[in-house]
Amino acid sequence: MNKPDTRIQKKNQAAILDAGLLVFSQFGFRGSTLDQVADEAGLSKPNLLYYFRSKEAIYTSLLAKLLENWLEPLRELDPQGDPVDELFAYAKRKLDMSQHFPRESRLFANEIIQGAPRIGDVLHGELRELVDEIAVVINGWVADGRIKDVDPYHLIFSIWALTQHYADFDVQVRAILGEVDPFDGAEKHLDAMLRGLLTP
Amino acid sequence: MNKPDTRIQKKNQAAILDAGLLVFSQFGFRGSTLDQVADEAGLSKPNLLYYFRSKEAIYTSLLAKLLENWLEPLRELDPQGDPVDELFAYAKRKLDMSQHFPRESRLFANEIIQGAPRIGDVLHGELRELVDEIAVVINGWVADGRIKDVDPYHLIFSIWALTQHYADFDVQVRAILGEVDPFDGAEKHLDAMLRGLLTP
DNA sequence: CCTGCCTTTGACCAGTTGGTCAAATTATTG
DNA sequence: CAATAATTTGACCAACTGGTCAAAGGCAGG
Repeated sequence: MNKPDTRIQKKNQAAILDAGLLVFSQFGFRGSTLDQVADEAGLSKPNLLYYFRSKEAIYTSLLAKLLENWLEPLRELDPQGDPVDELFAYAKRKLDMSQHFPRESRLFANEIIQGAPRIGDVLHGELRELVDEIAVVINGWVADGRIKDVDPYHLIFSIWALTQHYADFDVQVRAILGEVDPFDGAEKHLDAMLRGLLTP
Repeated sequence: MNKPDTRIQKKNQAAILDAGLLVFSQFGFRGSTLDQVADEAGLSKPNLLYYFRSKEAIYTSLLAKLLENWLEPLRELDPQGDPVDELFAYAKRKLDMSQHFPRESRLFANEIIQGAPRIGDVLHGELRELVDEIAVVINGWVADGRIKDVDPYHLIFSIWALTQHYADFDVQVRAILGEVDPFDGAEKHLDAMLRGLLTP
């Protein structure tokens, strides 16, 4: 029977996770140091380790929290809804996440680029099953002639790619756009791409 | 007057750069160690540093070489050609690079995600200018009614996103596709997306 | 074989890393 | 307010980090 967290525990754990998100999302696990995280959190290093067993514990805690939110938008896709609307709504949800949670997106990107050593099983398990389910739905839409003939897997990949790009490659995007806000034009472009691809 | 590299120099420099590419593309600059690179290259650490001044020198040497090849496909786009063909050909070139040079793609992705500390000036300079030029061309095509009304910048972003995704998120893509080769379906899907978006 | 240069290495160094620990400080509670 | 529990810290450690250096080994041309 675990005692509930005290006010101070909640505050510090949140500060550590927030700092860890910032640091790990920028440098990856191996490129980040506990001192960086501690500084960012406004705590001493030993104090960090009072709340988390190890550097690894902070990181995996972040990853676990992230994966929940990461798969959720896909689960919300409604097989009963209008195909194009549903797929665009899903893309829009992902785009919003890139806009409002870019650090989470980059943390995920770092983990994947580095070979997903800690979440490989999730990719091969939960994620794959979920995508397989959605692929069945999309294939159904194709068979019914409600959308053009597309490969459901590559369709999903393209939605991921198009939306996450704005978070992960934020620096590059802004370097090219200058003062223009990337997310102003992104949604309209995304809508045009999906409608052009899907509308029969 | 620099003496030309000896056979042994060429061999070892190539081995170091190859090893560096592998290691840095996986762990990023800060997450990689000289020992890792040395092991991978089959050399001792002091021997590495006989050929390259520092860890940084290996990394920047890789980045410089990469940037050349990175911008080239965009330069090859022919303003006189058929708009849809030209844009798809460009996308195809990028997709081929993802297939055949995934480590280069991941090295670049790592650098960008981490805020592009070493190539920020290239992004704001050379890259931005080049993209601006192409944007003028694309806007011309739009004005002539040869392609649908699209934002040239987001069009280019989407080509980058769609193609690089297959290299950078390779692990995730393969986890979902299983035995299927990602690049089999990718080209067809990319073609469908661009034609759906661009064909008037 | 010998001379001079290129290459390789083992030993080493100072700074950083993740992590420990006992002691000190600060809440909380009876 | 006293006692107990929770929190914070400074000192410390062993392993690892990027990098140096003098000495040794190898290899060419004469």
